[in-house]
Amino acid sequence: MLKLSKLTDYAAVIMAHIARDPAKAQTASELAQCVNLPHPTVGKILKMLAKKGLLESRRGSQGGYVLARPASRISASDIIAAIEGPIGMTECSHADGDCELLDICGVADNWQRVSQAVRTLLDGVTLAHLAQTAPIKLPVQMPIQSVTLASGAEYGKG
Amino acid sequence: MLKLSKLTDYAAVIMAHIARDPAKAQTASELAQCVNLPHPTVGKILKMLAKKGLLESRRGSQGGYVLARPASRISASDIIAAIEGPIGMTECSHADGDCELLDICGVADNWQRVSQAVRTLLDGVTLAHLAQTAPIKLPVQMPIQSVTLASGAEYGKG
DNA sequence: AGCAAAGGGGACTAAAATGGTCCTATATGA
DNA sequence: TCATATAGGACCATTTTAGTCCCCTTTGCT
Repeated sequence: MLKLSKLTDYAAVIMAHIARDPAKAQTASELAQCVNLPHPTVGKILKMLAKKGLLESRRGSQGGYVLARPASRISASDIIAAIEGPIGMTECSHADGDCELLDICGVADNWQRVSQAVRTLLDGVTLAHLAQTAPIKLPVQMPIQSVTLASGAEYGKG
Repeated sequence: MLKLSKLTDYAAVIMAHIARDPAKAQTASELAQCVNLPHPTVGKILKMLAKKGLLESRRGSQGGYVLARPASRISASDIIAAIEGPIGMTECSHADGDCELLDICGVADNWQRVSQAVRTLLDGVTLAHLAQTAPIKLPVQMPIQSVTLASGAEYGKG
């Protein structure tokens, strides 16, 4: 289903929550309550986000989490990558493939391009967009449709 | 990692293989050999693809599978949806959400738009594209980047 | 100084999704 | 009528994911 994991989903919600009150350092407990999720789980997610440099943490009493940079400079792909690792549609989308099928499969290259396009799309969506209540507008239908038809031969036409 | 499942990955490879010789009905065994995967697995995938109307099957001797329509009219999202179900980034991306967090989460709407954009992107990639050996070109970076900035307020800027 | 409130890190368990196999039934052509 | 295919579904093993818990360190307050 090309779905985000639940944790990633939660992460987005949590980040959005923090982004809506960026001045205040918020604790794991507070956030857990606001978002209605168990404290340990929220804590785990916050740790991951902090480790990847999306949040800054303050320890000790009066501590909590703050955005490490403005919401407009944190992208959806940042958040996804923080929880799930690098974004790629297939196994061979990133690393130098240890995929034994590479010779046979014949689609690897093209999947990589598609992955790149998805990544770029997600780079363009910021936390600021996600956090705003008004729906964001992504009128990308036309440009993409036309653009993907760029290259040569078509098989099995007609 | 926003990854396709292995089965979906295989499905793409298999479909591409069929698309490269569209006239001939190919059996599960043949394809399994070509693609170097176990027969039962390939069989399972072919069944799924046929059930969703992407392939047509002929039973009995001399049987096998053929594309149900030209490769240029089968999209990447068709293939993905056939194996994994509807494409959506989050649980609530498609159905009328039974997500209890909907009130709290505040990002559902926006994720749905992002999902839609990804879906559109994948609609634009055809099996014909995937099957061709030459890499497809997806110069979508610019249009998307600029377009996602469409709407109003930005949080936490500066 | 000491205490309480926070996060850091990692081990562990339970549950769910995934991948893969197998069996029986049905259709088809020689 | 037999060999060759797919159709459909039950089944199991493995991996991934989600969630919990424990002990440690840091920090502010009294």
